[in-house]
Amino acid sequence: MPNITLPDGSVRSFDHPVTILEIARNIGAGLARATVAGRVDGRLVDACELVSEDARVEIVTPKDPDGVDIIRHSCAHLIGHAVKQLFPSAKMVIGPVIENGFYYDIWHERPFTPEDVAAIEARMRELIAQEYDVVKKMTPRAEVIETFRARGEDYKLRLIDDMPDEQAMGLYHHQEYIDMCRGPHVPNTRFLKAFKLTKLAGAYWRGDSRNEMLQRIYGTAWATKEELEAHLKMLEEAEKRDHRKLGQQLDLFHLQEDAPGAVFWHPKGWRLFLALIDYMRVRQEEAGYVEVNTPDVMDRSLWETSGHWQNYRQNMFTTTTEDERIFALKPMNCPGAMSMFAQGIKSYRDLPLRMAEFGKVHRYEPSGALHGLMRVRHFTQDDAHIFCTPEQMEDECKRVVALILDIYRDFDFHNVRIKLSTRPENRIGDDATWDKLENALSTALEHMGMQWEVFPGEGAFYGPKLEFVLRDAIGRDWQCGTLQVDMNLPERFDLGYIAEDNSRRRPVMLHRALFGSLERFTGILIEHHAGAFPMWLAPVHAVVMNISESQEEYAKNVAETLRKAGLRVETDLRNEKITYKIREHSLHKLPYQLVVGEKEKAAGVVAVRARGGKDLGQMPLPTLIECWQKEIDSKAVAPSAAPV
RNA sequence: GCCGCUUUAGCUCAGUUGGUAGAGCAACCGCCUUGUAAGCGGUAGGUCGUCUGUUCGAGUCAGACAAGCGGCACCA
Repeated sequence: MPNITLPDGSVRSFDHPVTILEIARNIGAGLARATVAGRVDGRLVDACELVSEDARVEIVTPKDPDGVDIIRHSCAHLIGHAVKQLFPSAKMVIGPVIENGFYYDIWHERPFTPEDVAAIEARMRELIAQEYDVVKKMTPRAEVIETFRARGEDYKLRLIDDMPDEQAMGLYHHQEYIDMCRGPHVPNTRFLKAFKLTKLAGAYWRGDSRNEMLQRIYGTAWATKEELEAHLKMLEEAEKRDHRKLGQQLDLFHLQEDAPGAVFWHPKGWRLFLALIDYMRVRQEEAGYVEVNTPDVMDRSLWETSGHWQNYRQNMFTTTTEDERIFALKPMNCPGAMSMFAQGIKSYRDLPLRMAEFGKVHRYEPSGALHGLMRVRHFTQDDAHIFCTPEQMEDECKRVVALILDIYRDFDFHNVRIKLSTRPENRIGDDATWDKLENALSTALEHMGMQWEVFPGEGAFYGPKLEFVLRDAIGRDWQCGTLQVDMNLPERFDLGYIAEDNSRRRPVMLHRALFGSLERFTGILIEHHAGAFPMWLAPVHAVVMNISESQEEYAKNVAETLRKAGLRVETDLRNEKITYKIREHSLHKLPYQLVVGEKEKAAGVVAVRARGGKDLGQMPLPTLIECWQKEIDSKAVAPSAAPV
């Protein structure tokens, strides 16, 4: 008979097998009422699970992170219950838990409408209000199959086919509705009150675009209504920092129908873009890179050599000349870099050769993939190709990883997800080489003391890769930096260098981008700062505003002095009240606003107002300049006037 | 590319059961000469995403296309 050890170390003995719920009741009625599930020797189980042997048991309540996930999972089942009542012909597919919520994939003869979803949500609330018990029954395989066959749940049957080893499944009975799940689930629908259906979308069966499309209903659920409200509020706030919205409000860029997936950079947005390039140029030069530039449009034969014509054709923009010669806009910079290396004879003394290029690439991305600045068809990579000897490879990987993380720190990104994608099934090169390449990447990470996730089989056919992932305002992840090892292109372009022993050797080639796409990185930056850029990035540092007409000349002189000191300063001499001007520039999130009235003019100073409304009082210009230059330098290099 | 939704003035949005369009802000012109987040008045601005159809008549109904939005798939 079981002795139950509780988290506080106390032991309770029972003379019969007990359920989690009974154990909770034994501890206290309040706890019993809050019991969502249990943890037996660390394993999550349903509240109805019978414990018949000695075990460590924890009671899982909605306060437990696992408890919230169970609530979310049960909300998915509840979608099923409501959908089958409203749309009996629907076939339920799969309803997992995701970050902050859940979804359910459903087959239905016609797509659901937003009204359908509203009806489903309303029905879910009615079912929750009934506070019915959810009953779990472990059911033999044959009976499960019979149950779903009788109910016409074809997809459930297909899922069962995928589990040949399972002899019994957990069936959860929600009144007349039955769902299959490993669980655990809540014992009663009263736990599900803080939920909301959020999105309706299409999704392919088994995630394969060759398969039929199902209806996917997304929802979010929390332990309490307060947490739900807080989450919805957070989403609302996040929407305000959407880079597409801010791009328009701050006059940074626009997109238009004539050029889908292409950016029209306005002066302020371009200033920001250039600030990134200026910064990267300095960092790369310090890191021993040289910068080059290669053509945008090149003959088909080059793309045949690189393999793009065979493998990437459908994503390439092409053009044909009068004499029927076919050219392609470069979708990647690598072939240009290969051609660059192939020029002349390279010696081992030239290696490692770190060759950077701010290359604009053009890819015909599927229309549905386009997304503001994050996913475009024409974008600029801070690309570089590092040619080195096999012996140098590991060290070069370390240098790249160190550089990339250091750069992200300058931009105030500290939570960077790192993915290591390893050898795919279809690949070139022998396993020993792959071992070496994958090792070089993971060793580099280990050396930096980094955490990373391995994605087996997701590498490119020519080599493994590291991906550095940043998160946007509403929690979507975007790959930015990348480091890849390429065994393919040096071979295809027959690259070689003369080694110390006078033999011709094949160089190893690393492909890396730190920002990844300048467009995407700018988008991430806009959201990260909610448009309130730090001084070193701000397109405009400050605006000089006069109170009335008689300070117009003085204001102009102030602006001129500041500009000569290298500051990005504008004037606002409009015949408007100072409050009006302040409001406007505050909405534009300028770091500083300078007010000059009669007093300032007489004293030869300016009144400084910092972003957020803080009044810094009157300052003479030399003091202000020194202050600002310090602020600009504190984060990164001073911007240069270098063109792209 | 696939599923769903959306598209009205520079911006944010109204527009009832089909009867050829409205507001606020911005712009422009005046007045005001202004002290730290919207001073007052006036003027101008739209073939209602594009095309085709139904109708005596279409912003409103139908179809096609395009772009955008939310997902999915894709993302060397």
